[in-house]
Amino acid sequence: MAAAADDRAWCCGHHGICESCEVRGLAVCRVLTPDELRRFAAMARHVRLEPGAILFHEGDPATHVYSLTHGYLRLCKLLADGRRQITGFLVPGDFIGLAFAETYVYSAEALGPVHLCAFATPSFQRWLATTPHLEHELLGRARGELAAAQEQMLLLGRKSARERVATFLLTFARRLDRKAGETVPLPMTRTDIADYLGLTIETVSRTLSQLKREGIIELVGKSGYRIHQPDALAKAAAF
Amino acid sequence: MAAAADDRAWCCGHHGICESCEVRGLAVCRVLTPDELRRFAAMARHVRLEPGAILFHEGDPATHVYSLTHGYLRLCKLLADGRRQITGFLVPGDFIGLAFAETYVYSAEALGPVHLCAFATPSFQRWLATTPHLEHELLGRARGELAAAQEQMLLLGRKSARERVATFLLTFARRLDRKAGETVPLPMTRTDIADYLGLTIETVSRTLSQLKREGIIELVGKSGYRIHQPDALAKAAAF
DNA sequence: GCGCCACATTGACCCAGCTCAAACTTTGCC
DNA sequence: GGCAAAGTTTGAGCTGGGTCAATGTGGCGC
Repeated sequence: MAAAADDRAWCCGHHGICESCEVRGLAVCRVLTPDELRRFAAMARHVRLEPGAILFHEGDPATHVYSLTHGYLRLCKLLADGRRQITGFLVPGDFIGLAFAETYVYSAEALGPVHLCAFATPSFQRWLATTPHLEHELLGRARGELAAAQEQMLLLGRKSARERVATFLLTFARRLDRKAGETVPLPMTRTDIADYLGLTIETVSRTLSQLKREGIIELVGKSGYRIHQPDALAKAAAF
Repeated sequence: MAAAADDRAWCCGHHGICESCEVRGLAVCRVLTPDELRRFAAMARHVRLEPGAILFHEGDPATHVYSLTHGYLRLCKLLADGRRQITGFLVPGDFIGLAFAETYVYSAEALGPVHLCAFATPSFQRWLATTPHLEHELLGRARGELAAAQEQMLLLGRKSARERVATFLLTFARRLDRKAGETVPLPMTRTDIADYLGLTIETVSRTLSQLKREGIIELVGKSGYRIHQPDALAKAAAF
């Protein structure tokens, strides 16, 4: 694991107090009792990533699971010739470790500055075996991710380029709990969006321009947008 | 739920003995102790489906979870205009109930004659809360399904038609534990395969014909195939 | 064992989205 | 604040896989 191997990647101190955590009540640890949380925190190592840093590579032995406390990650799968599919974007509060056991099934890369709590797989597993309500929480999250994966398969298998982009804009805004008219951050590049939607960067760009021209959305710089006509966007998304 | 509402759909008797179950050691109940299994069996209702029968519809309240003991199911998502994405095929031993909570997120339809064990959601949830090793088993299965879903996203987002068909043939054979040269059943139609791979029926047919012409596979009637050149097929699949 | 019907195959043509290319815009660094 | 460098937009033409159409075929009921 690139970042964990580097001591400077470990955060020392001021993020070590769960009570003041940015994602308290959002992350998996929300189900722990104060006593459990204390012991849980003792097990965690705090990690920071620079923008673009790689947390782990697809195929590497899965030494850690993580809880994302700040920033955004992309999860990537690669084919031998370089074609890339992004299988998901992670937002603060998300848990990383539901989809793999022995080896990572995707790479995880920071979209900007990132903070995480890292747990060594063996001790996490041991802890999990004695904490059924945490396992229950993880199963609930796995359920949600599986349902989202089914939705993404529908998008990738059957939706047009316009429908894909519209679906993405709506879903991402909802994920970050932004209402219509509010600015939604877009921490990923057009290339990332393209690799997430199974399109090319040119098609994503053209489609965004089209939705803007129609007054359905507004682009805020290159890394943000506002939804002006949620109904029109939902119609374009073919939900 | 169409089938459960019909009394004749319930199987009476000779499949009610878990000890003689076709998928003993394959289904989720493999982790139960003999005593637990007895109480578990008392909770189960046995269901049979005719070919083509619908077990449940996308969007309906999720009244039951199931364990598939015989036959094959397809899981379908539909868009308003009729476009269909099959998000998975289920084989004996598979559990149905990992991806949804309140409402079904896909429809489940029988590809041929099907037998299942059905569990009412509330009593299953209650039982689950007192059986942590079953929850552990379910989390493990969810892990596997999530990893498979990521793989399918890569296929749908980035693979060519030939790569998709080759991947499907290899993966399905492996799933049924068939070695090269052995006949693999193909219980689904070309339309089902197309809707699973995000292609049209014509493209699936053309691609199968091409792989046959190249001597990589052999088609056994319309509902089976044999892999003659596993290496060539793996190469075509772009793994 | 014949005929029907659903499913599958094959062919000809077309178009949504890809590729290639060039211009534009933002961001960060000296 | 000026200038690269990286990322984005826009345009022009191409192509893989879709659409539409016709023919082939296996399985089942009578």
